[in-house]
Amino acid sequence: MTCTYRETGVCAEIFEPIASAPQAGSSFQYSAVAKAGKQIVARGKPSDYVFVLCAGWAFRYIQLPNGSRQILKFLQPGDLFSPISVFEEAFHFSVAALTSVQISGFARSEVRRRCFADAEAQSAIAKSVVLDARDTTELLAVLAQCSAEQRIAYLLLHLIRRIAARQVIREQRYPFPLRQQHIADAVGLTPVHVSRVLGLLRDRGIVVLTDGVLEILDLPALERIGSLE
Amino acid sequence: MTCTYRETGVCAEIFEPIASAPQAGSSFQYSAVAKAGKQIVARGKPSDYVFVLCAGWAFRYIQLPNGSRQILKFLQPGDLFSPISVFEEAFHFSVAALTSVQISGFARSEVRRRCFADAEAQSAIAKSVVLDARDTTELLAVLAQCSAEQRIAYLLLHLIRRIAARQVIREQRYPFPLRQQHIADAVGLTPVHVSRVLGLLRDRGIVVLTDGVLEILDLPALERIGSLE
DNA sequence: CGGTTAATTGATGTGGGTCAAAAGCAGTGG
DNA sequence: CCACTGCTTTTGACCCACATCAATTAACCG
Repeated sequence: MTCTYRETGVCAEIFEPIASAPQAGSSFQYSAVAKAGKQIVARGKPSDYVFVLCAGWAFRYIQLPNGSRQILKFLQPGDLFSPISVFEEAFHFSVAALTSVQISGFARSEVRRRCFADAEAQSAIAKSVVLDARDTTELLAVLAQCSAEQRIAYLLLHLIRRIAARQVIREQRYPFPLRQQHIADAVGLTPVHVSRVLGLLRDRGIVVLTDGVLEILDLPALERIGSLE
Repeated sequence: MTCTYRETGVCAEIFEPIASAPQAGSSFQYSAVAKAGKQIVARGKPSDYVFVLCAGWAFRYIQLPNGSRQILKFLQPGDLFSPISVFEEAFHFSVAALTSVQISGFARSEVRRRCFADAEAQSAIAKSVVLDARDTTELLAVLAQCSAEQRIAYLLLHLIRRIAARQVIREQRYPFPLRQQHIADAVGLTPVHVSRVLGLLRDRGIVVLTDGVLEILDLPALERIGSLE
């Protein structure tokens, strides 16, 4: 049961060897699947494993006491649930499946051992921690300071870059499994308002989002709205 | 020129030995001061040093192209500017002095070497990376999902916990060098609205913020407003 | 063909922004 | 000792982006 994603960096590099080693079934490593919508890990729950998403989409989030949910990051195949979780015993976030997914778990102790022993693994993890922190920080700034339109544009740009990094895109059409509810939870808006904003972007001929595919008709315009530069 | 803060964990532990070693003046390590309001490091600028705040307050922030500024974290004596910066060549944030400050810089290569060689140093850095990520994540969720009052209460609670961790507090009066502008930039509001909200909290007998000291009159009430639990 | 979930659209409400004026309060310098 | 300047906070009047509530349509599915 090997992961079927293209190698896109850090995680694939580190974990492929373990995953393909003849250890399946041992306590070192295991695989699992989950249906769309299911929660996979719960905030605060201790775990001895570090997880990698092998197929499908998922997302990290935090459930607030007032009932709202903040999506922190959308996970694509090859992503660690969080690079940080290599260093902490309990998750500080929850993860749920966006599509149906396949995941692999690795004993944290083992990952840590490798990370300490092997300079290459260490720097790979470090790199992915850095990228993750950058993304979070940037998102924080955008959510706190930008308009609804800018936030949504930012999210779309961020996601298409990551999608394009792992599959060939034709005619600017991106596979895009998010519901408007997910976009809303990611950028701190209501689904109703997300619908309105996407409607405007569609009317202006910038992006069209229907039925699981996101089509970018005017990338420069989108970047003018949602880029930080 | 030793740092004069109380040891409050990670950073002090790791860096004190280097700082007090007879290396002063070498390219290993250096000290500097800055006046209140001055920018200390600029986003995107490469640097071979990792910085620790030794005295005073500072803050990490990102300047957005639209002119607004998002404060990411307030730094207190003993804090690394960012634990992440141990692993990246260029800052992904800016830092400015809030009060006048004293900082120390350590050659990143050296810190990294220690971090790779020494399990204790490694786990200390890891711990501080984890804490930093948790804070950022939580702040992100609060900013995206909570009301003005909640955001401000959250920030105050977060700060007083950290202040109390490094100095004795009498009668719930905390040294508090932030201007309302800083609060505004940290929680994504305008200074005008921050003033209104603080006014309300004052009228309700919950907190009083004047002239560099924050007095908490009704901690349970503040927690009811600004706690995530 | 009913039943459920997602997206759209309209009407209306409100939290927080914007603009502007005033007031408090250091410093600074004559 | 007082006027002058600059900075921060406060307060008021008004406005708008986004939320809320509610109804309609569209798509899917057993």
